[in-house]
Amino acid sequence: MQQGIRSAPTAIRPFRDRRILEALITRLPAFDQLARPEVDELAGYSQLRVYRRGATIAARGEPLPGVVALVEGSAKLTLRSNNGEERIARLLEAGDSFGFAAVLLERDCPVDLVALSNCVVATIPSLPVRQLMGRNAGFAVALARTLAERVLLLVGELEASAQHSSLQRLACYLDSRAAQADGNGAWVVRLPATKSTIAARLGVKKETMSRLLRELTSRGLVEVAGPQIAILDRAGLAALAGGRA
Amino acid sequence: MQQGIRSAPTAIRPFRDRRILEALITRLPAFDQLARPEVDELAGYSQLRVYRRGATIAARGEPLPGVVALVEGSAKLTLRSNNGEERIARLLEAGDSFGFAAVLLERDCPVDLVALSNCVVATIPSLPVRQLMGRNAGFAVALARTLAERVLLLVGELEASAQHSSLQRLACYLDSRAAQADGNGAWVVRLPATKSTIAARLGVKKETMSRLLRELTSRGLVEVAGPQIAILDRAGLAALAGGRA
DNA sequence: CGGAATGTTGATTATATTCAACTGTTGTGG
DNA sequence: CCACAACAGTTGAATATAATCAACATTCCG
Repeated sequence: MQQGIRSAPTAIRPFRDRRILEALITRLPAFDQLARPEVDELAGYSQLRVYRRGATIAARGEPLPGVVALVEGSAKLTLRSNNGEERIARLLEAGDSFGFAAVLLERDCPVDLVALSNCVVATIPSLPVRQLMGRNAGFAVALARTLAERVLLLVGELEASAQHSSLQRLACYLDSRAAQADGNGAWVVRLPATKSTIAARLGVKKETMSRLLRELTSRGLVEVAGPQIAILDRAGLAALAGGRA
Repeated sequence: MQQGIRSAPTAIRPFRDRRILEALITRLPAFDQLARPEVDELAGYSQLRVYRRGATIAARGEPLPGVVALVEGSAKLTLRSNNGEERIARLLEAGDSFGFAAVLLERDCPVDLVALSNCVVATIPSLPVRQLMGRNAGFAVALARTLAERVLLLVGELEASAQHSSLQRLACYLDSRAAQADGNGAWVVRLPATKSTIAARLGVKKETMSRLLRELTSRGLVEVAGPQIAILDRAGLAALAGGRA
């Protein structure tokens, strides 16, 4: 789908920057409560890599070398339906991580992880993570909680994907991402990716996405200006979304 | 469908049967590796209740008293989309459990749990489970693994619900539940609930379900006899499903 | 037996996809 | 810095897919 980056370096050579790695790890869910020496140890095993836009960071069906975290840039987790269609399970931004479940169970990667922009990616290898969990009960509990969070999020996703109207799904999505503009109290949404990508996240085609945004606009609920969306009627949008948080 | 509890009392009074509870708990994922005294302790806190078909065992949005497990009967976890529609997230049968994620995070129940037949339900209260996790690292790890399993299953669900053709979804579902008939080597599927219920699990209406089964039949892939489905062409069915396990 | 739940079938309709053509935007190499 | 290619987004018409509505058949239990 995307390429066109003509001269990617042939080899993406991994490197290690303890400052970056330690800062990243201490901010990662489940890892954020580890003591210094444990963070240092993990950082010593971890690697950083640079990927260009469109590059595959981890491929579905292949072993996952470890927990993956984004230092910079953004990426998508894609599920491929059995046709050529792609559906996005999750969008990752700087600070987000992926792979806990597969690493813990030593399973192959369940999705494709593809860079949406040039990005810097950290890999915390599986073995040290699993070993740490074995000897640090607090970490095991934190990991369990992180996984429990993800379970509830996924159930929410499943629920969202069940509500048949794509307009409702979009309204729900926009409502969930609404944030206050800094100055005044107006609500705005910053889309974390292109509209086409968001469309795939919501399970619709880009053409449909375009029509849906137009529909919301014509109802006076939002105002679209390129990647910025102003919410004109938050209550109306929430009502359309169906009263979920 | 299945029953055996003949005359459920008007009031559902909880009771405790250590034999039943201990046998159940030692078979539950994550709990299955606990030592005897720990199982006994949990059993001492746990309760059994009888529910009639159609009764709500746990309601969405309300606090969940603990991990719920089915001793007998079957139940459905339903997501309600914002119209009146219901989508089934999971079907539970005897031995299945539910609620780890919500219990661990002390969150409200994310779904409705409704009895599909009269059933006997065990509740293992939240607090003892959380405390046990705090002092037994092995249990915490086992719980994390159980949750990781669920994460991967849910990703699979999301993936399945993304593939647009309902015929593919049904083929995939039947393929995943295929089992060898005892005598000969023929493949059969025993539906764990009524066709209407399975339809809701697959995200289609019962009318569509009926037509889909007819379509598979006319293609010579299956043969439907009430609740029993014989798979005549496993390879063909798998090909239709899209080559997933 | 009788009533309720379950399942089937046909006709019609809503919803989103597909196909196709076109415009706008962006980043890069010349 | 401009020109161009690749990407991103828009719009319209035709089409596919499953939902809905309505009527009827069947099965299961009490």
